[in-house]
Amino acid sequence: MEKEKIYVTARCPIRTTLELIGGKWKLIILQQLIMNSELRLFELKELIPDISEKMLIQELKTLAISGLVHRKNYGEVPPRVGYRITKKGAEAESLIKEMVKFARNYEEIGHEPM
Amino acid sequence: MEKEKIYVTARCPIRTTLELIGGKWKLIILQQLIMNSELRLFELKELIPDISEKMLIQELKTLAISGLVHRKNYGEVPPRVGYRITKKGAEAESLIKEMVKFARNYEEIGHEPM
DNA sequence: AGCTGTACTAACCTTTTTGTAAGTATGGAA
DNA sequence: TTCCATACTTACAAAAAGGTTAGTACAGCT
Repeated sequence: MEKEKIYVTARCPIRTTLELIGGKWKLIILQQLIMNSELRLFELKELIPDISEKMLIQELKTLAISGLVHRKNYGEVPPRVGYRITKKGAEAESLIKEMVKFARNYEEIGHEPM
Repeated sequence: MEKEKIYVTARCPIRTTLELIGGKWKLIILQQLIMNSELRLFELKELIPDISEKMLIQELKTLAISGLVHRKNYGEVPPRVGYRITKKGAEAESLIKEMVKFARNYEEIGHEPM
């Protein structure tokens, strides 16, 4: 899937986290799964109307491979698949809280330079 | 610089934060400035050897416009410019800490699914 | 036989992000 | 006069991310 690459700089935890939850959608998906115990694909689509189906599936797959999300296939027809947050994924909750805090604080204090 | 866009979904704090500090380099730059009181461009280049000069300057400019970083031009020749973290930028410290915590936790507990 | 609902794939394209390489400006030192 | 150091700019190219559209599979219902 990914070619062998050589990284010059040492593995840095910020980079690691960025790779796990970076991008436009992963944190939003994780947030929904943190708040909702189990969600099906179409439920996520409703909760995040802007996301394209491809992106949603693609990100869920990545998150599942990373172990942040658990995918349960009920083996029914029509297909039924449930997504849940894992323990590791649930660790993103405090991160999300900090991000929300950061945004609120940013908007609160105006735009004075210093 | 940016065309007028209409966003369908309501402003979400995760999105706001992502816009402020998202991308490959911004958090890394902020981290260095949090740790170092004042840094010149070439010092940042040494501390973050992987980054290209263009990216470094570009991201510093964006961060300065956002008010997360303060740029001080000493008006000397050869040019001397110092970069400092602002109050608003310093708020990223706890966010960075959470990211580090997230990465460490992720690596600690293995890759078991649930 | 054809339609339904759900989760997903695949091919293709556009936009955004990141990178490379070369050039600019400045006043003082050699 | 030429070179130096530093902080940029600019034009271009490559890579990554994101988006659109049209499929596939399947068992049951009609």
